Amino acid sequence: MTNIKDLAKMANVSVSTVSRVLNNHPYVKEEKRLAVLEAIKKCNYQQNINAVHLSKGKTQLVGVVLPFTDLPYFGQLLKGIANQALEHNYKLIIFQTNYIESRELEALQMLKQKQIDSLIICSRTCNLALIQEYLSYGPIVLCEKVEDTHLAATFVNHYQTFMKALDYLYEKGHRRIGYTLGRKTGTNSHERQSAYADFIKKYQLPNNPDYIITGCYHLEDGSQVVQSIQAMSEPPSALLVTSDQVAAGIVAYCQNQQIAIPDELALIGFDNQPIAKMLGITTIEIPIEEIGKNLFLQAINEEISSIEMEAKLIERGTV
Amino acid sequence: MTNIKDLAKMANVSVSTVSRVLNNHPYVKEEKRLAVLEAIKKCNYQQNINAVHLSKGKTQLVGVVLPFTDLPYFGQLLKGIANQALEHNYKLIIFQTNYIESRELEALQMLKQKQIDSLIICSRTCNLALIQEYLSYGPIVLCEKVEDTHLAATFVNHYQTFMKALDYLYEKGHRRIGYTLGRKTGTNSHERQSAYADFIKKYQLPNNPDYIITGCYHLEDGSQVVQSIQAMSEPPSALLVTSDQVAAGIVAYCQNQQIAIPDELALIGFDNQPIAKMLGITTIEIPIEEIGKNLFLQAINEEISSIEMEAKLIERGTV
DNA sequence: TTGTATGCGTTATCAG
DNA sequence: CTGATAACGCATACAA
Repeated sequence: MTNIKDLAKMANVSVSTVSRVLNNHPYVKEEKRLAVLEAIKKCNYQQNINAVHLSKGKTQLVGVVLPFTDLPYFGQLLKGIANQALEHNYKLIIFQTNYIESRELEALQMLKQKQIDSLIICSRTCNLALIQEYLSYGPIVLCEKVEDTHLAATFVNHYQTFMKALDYLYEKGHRRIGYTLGRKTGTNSHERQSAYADFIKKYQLPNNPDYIITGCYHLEDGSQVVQSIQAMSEPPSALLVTSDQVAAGIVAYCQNQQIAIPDELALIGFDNQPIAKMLGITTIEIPIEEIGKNLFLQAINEEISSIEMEAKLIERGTV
Repeated sequence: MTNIKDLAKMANVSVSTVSRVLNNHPYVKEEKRLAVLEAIKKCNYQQNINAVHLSKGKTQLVGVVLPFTDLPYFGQLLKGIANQALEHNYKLIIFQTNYIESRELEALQMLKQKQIDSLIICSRTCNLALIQEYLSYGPIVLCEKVEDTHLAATFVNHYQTFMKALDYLYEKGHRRIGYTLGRKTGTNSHERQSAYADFIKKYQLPNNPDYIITGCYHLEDGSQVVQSIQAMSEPPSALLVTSDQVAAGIVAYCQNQQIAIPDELALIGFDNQPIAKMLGITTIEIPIEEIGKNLFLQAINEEISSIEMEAKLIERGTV
């Protein structure tokens, strides 16, 4: 592999000069610049970027931690991040964690090792305190509401959003309302749970723990949800479903089972994904790509900020 | 940042010894090893991985070129790749190209620059000859049938698969058969086109160019497809849809429009995604994750191989 | 079993 | 405008 030293020899200049033309620095006589350029052409030269990274102490690489790459939600989030990365001349390195903590730690390590300049954690399972320990090695940005002012974040106020949706269902006459979650843990889930708790307290509704159905990520999970509420003596009349994918699965399964929506079961999905529009599912729109965009911008910015995004109820036919 | 030099001083050994304990080399006296280990703990030392990369000339990084991250097909493919990467202690760097050639070139450049050890191209728009020029810088593996024996690849025989599906529809009595594609270009699309051409020749069916509908990637594209065939004087009675997403969109739109499936329009999807199962769509199963797995293994192996994967017709209710 | 010296390919400082 | 030379942090051949 030819390096700048070789180029320098070929062009009869010093390595510094070669480096200068490589980096478009001023103060290089046109004549020498051309000589270097010619040498570059001649031997099909290419920078060794690792050397650049070592020398500069930066990699133009941003890490992205996300549990699954095959969930539409994260696919869209990644898209938003990737588009900005492209625009700002950064590359992305992906940590698919499956919510295994050690994999998140690996990402944190990479930050410390300077393989990445900053880290975006789309969803985490590890402790917040642990993350803070790594803050000194580079910006870390989260996708959840966080109190610590040292941590950047872009998020949706899930408490408020959930409460709005619940109120909406209440106004429509529903008194037995259940909801589905992905994980039981995680900030967003906790916010939703506490919104629900406050909601049933507010209206003095009975607290039925069966109404909380967890582990709902995929389309396929929809049938399970329906089956489990069918098994209840007093099934909910409405469901808040925190993923349009799952909501779609529910709609399809109900069609199969001749369960009338919304008459027998009302539904509000989340995200406003294409599938929700297609199936006419009432949903809460989350600006996912926009969130991704913000996450990236926060990752490469010095100032740490906290951005709250708006979610919007889209009324369609399932309530 | 403390480096091995500092550690050496602290532990009263040489940098080589430090390096040895860091890399678990034998021939280090336990006493010194412990001294080094203590120094590491003491100053919270972390390797600068860029230096390792530069020194070794390897990065344990594999590049993945893919057009979109938000299409389920690529999400699943990425999942298959990512799981293997994890297992083999590699990291992935993602190039989302939107089928823009310059972005593919960037990935190729990274290979040349030694930022990545090898490159997986899930779908390309650039010339094959161009790719070959970069072969000397590291393994490149494709996800399409390729003649060049210098290029590794895992792929589905789309000609054969398409032909089988067409024959199946023919046996079911269909004579006016159309199909949808993502892009018009690309090896896979070409194979399908030539299968179709041979098919209509074989059975002496009329060649209706309107029956080829391109630009179909997403769920939402389903309605367009139906609208366009509704506008035809002689619409196809069956459609081969190269994405279950689009097929699902078609099914949903047809339900809306009271178009009976399969009586008025028969459908075969592709990939056997969850949504196909959910909606009872007859489809061609593609082992996407398995393909991803192979792609990765080929990327880190020296020998270049070519792996053909089997696709399988799953009969459900849309034919 | 250990240490010295050198290389990896750049960038950056500083003197000219 | 140009060129030495010292970082950057680690791995490793070779000598001891």
